Amino acid sequence: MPEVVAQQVKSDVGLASALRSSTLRLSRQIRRQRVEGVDLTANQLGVLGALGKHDAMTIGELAAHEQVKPPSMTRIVSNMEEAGLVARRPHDTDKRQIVVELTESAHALLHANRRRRDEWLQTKLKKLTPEERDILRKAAAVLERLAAT
Amino acid sequence: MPEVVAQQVKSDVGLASALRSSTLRLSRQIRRQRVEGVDLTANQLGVLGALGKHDAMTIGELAAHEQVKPPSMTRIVSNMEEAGLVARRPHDTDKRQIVVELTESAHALLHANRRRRDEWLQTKLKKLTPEERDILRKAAAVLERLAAT
DNA sequence: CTTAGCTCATTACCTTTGCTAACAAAAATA
DNA sequence: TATTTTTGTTAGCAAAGGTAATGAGCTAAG
Repeated sequence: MPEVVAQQVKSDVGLASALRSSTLRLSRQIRRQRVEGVDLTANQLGVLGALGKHDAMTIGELAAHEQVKPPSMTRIVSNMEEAGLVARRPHDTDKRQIVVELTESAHALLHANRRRRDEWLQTKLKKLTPEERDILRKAAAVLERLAAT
Repeated sequence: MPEVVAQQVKSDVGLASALRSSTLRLSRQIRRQRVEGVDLTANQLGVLGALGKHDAMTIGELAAHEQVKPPSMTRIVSNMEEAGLVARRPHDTDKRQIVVELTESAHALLHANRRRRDEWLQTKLKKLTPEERDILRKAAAVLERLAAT
């Protein structure tokens, strides 16, 4: 480890900077790992992820979540529907709205993606020392709390 | 912290999963923080970041780095040149190649962006306990090493 | 209760952006 | 020196997002 980093990290401003840099770098690499043969656009991936968390969302909610205008989301969902990734369903009480849900194969894809990323990360973790892994074990919980607030 | 997480993190597979989730989540939030009034496409941001690290790159190098075909990079660079973000310059020895560099204002923009993200992260860090910050201090170095390999 | 206004998704059209193919200039190689 | 390869650009095409306009359904004022 370069001395410069060790020194910077002592101050809080240095901690923020070091954490920003290392987190962004690692996340870029994690993001790069995904199942082959399936090429989705960034927005399709975003929709998949959002539905993975929230189960069922309307077109408008998805558009807001993905920072995209409603007409664009209409087309994104249509494409994903043709690809068998999502299904449209009428809203229970409001007939204007359309509820979008993941299909079984989309759930499987999400799961496979996560699995692949985890496997990749595990092989990298094996190269660290037990002490380093221990530090990351504690840090994961803190990072989770940091991202949650 | 939920017990489930604490338990999972004990195993290495759980560590990878927890680290993936928390890192991706935090990085998404960091990425969201940027200077207002300047809206750049994802590729423009990528070029800016790449040039921020490597100082001077050819069109071909940039295309490879951003996972884009050379003709696309030609246009991206042309647009950024018009926007005053980059400058073209002939290669020293190979007259086929074009070297792209950041302008002063692009450097300033990159700096402002980093600064803004750091400030945002610092305010979040302040809400943690000193012990948690200490964990992150150690973890930053390990994450850096993890991303470097 | 009914009409006016609002919300949500969609359609039509335009612009942007990336890709492939074709090309010109320069370098490498035979 | 002649041929092949590499590098960037131009031209034309397809995909994807945005705005404006439309239609169906909800909501609230009269």
